Amino acid sequence: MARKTGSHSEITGPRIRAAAQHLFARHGYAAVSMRQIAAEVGVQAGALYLYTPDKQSLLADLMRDHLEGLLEAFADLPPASGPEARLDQFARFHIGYHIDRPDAVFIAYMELRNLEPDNFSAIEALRRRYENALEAILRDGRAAGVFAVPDTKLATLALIAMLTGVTNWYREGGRLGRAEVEAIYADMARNAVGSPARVQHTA
Amino acid sequence: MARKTGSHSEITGPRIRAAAQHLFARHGYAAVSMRQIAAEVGVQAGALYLYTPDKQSLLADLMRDHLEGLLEAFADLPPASGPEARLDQFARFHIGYHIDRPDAVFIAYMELRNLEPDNFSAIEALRRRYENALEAILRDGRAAGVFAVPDTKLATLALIAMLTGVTNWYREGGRLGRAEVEAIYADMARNAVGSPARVQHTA
DNA sequence: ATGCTATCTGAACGCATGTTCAGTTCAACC
DNA sequence: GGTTGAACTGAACATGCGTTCAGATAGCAT
Repeated sequence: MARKTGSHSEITGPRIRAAAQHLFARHGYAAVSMRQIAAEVGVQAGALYLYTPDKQSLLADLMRDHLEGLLEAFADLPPASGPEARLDQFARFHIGYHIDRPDAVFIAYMELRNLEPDNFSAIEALRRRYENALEAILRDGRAAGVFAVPDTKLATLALIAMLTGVTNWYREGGRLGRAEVEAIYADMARNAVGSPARVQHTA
Repeated sequence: MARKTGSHSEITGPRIRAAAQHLFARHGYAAVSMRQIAAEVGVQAGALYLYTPDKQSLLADLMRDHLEGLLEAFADLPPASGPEARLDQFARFHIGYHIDRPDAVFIAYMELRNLEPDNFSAIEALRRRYENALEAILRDGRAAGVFAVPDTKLATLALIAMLTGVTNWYREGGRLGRAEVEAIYADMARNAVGSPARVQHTA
């Protein structure tokens, strides 16, 4: 058999990426075989090579797509004025975007070591662009005297680590709702970078 | 050949664990073969099985040793009085302990998915004990009115994620010294959980 | 009905894997 | 200096890996 009704490149391609993302996140890139991915899609292993040149590209493409999507969504945010509003917007956006994509996030942070050098550089550059966006906010806030951060680079990495950690525990329909989680993390981020006006939306 | 001068179980055993820790952290559990570990130790693959029943136990033992060492070192801290002092102590301890063991930390957080169910439960229980220690501090602080945290569980995980993130970037001899890094993170942690007295040791 | 072509199968390739074990080697003891 | 036994080798095992490719299949156009 081959080519069931309506079966197409446009169907199988995305299903392969989805299966790979799911399995890579669950078991790790190195622990997942092409045959397992193929089985999840309902296809033989050989068929995967019509959609990806090799396993490594499958991983690199997932990571690049995730980070490019992240940067694009961030760029599409409405402009906010003032470092405090911009930080609040960043924190809420980060939580909201990551909460919906735990698999992609996990892969993008954990499988870097399985990328070949060229792919690694490309992915790292994307991540750095995102980090730089936050660092710019912190620098502006420090210059304006509304944030007290001894080191903007350290604070950037600390905040991103704190916010991204939400994917380790948040589950849809759990004890805390999405909006609550966004608000609490945004407040913690605001408070962490310090000084003047202490904010407390949530009680 | 076999048994070079003074070569013993007491030498080879630790060297195997060290090699495994190093390689697992660098490439991931699933991507590292027993032959690679053996080669790093300077031994044939079969010899590893004099020191570990299998690859899985090698991983589980590394993770358990790390978490037990963490809990033990934490328990050995001098008693601190008051939630604010206890949080400061926790944050500085966490940074200090993790900064010296990036490989073990990375494995303990990343390779959970490669543990068989029994090992997973045991390791998870250890991690939870450590998290509970921090959460107790936050609860006491909230009760005393010195911390403002809407949800102590969320705040616990957020702080631990923020602090643990130090292992992703800190390198000995880098731009920032150990004491500086500890102080900055401790301040960020203190500020993140909020309200009354805003602390600012570092400038 | 016939041919075309995108889609997929199924077998094969060389190689690596975790693990076992009979046999070798050498420091230590009598 | 002969014996013992812990420490290790080296080959073998079944199995699985990523990848290739000739051939089968089936939807579409004619």
